[in-house]
Amino acid sequence: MDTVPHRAAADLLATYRRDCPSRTVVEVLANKWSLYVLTALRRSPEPLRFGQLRRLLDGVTQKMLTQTLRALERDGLVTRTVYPTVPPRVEYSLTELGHAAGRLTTAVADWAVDHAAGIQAARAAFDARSDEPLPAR
Amino acid sequence: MDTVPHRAAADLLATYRRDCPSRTVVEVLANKWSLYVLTALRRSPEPLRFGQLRRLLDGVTQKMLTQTLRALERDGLVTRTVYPTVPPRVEYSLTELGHAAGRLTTAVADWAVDHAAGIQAARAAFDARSDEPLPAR
DNA sequence: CTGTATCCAAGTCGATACTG
DNA sequence: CAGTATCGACTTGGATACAG
Repeated sequence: MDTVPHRAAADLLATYRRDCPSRTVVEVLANKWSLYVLTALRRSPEPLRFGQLRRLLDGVTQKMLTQTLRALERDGLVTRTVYPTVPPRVEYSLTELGHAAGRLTTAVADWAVDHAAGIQAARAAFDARSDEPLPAR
Repeated sequence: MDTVPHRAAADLLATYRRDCPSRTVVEVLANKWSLYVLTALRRSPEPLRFGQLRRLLDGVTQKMLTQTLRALERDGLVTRTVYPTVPPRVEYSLTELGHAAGRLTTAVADWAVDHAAGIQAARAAFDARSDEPLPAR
């Protein structure tokens, strides 16, 4: 028995296979709006309404937000609660699973903020190098 | 002075703004092939050649792999080393920054594997619900 | 307010052919 | 082997209009 948290080599390889079930999960998570929705919901102490999310996530369109929320709901990461009032009120919150996923996306978002400046510098340097491929000597 | 690792509320909101520099970082990371390339390189004890990556990442095309590697190299996450042999040999490895990013993507990939079954079940349940929206009573 | 339904532009991606 | 170039199918995403 192996109680060490190492993954078997075979499992590691299977991860990258086209038919590995995790692929479909990655395709939902590895998406800009999914990442931001999960992160925003996780940071919020209470559920967020559709309009709140739309205003919060600068640049998201109604269509993409709806699409993203549906996909997350379908995967059991987000709960959609409709209050039969008029006008309608719809709240989104994370399931337990979604909360765990949100922890990962929040880590990515935080990391991006922390290293944005350095990466922008690397980008500028790379682009400068490309413009002048033959340094004088 | 606040030494607590909490982010200021203003910073949190800025995260979602269209012009926040972190947006460009997220757009590179929140991508299926970026995630897999970083994860594969991080799991490998030694640099990987272009062809190794292509064979490992089932379904990636030459074009997408090149594109992804260039983007990661531009951002300073990946180092590209060309050996002037014939035939040419090109190796890719992670920079220190890329290694840190790879830790995050590996976490996502692992999480996806661990929860793929549950998410597939949630999906099936959701789809079944959609097919039969009016449960008999 | 919270969506759904279109239409259309722009980008993604894959297949193929070719180069150093 | 490791790319670059190109074309075309397909998908994504945005704008707009409209509905419950």
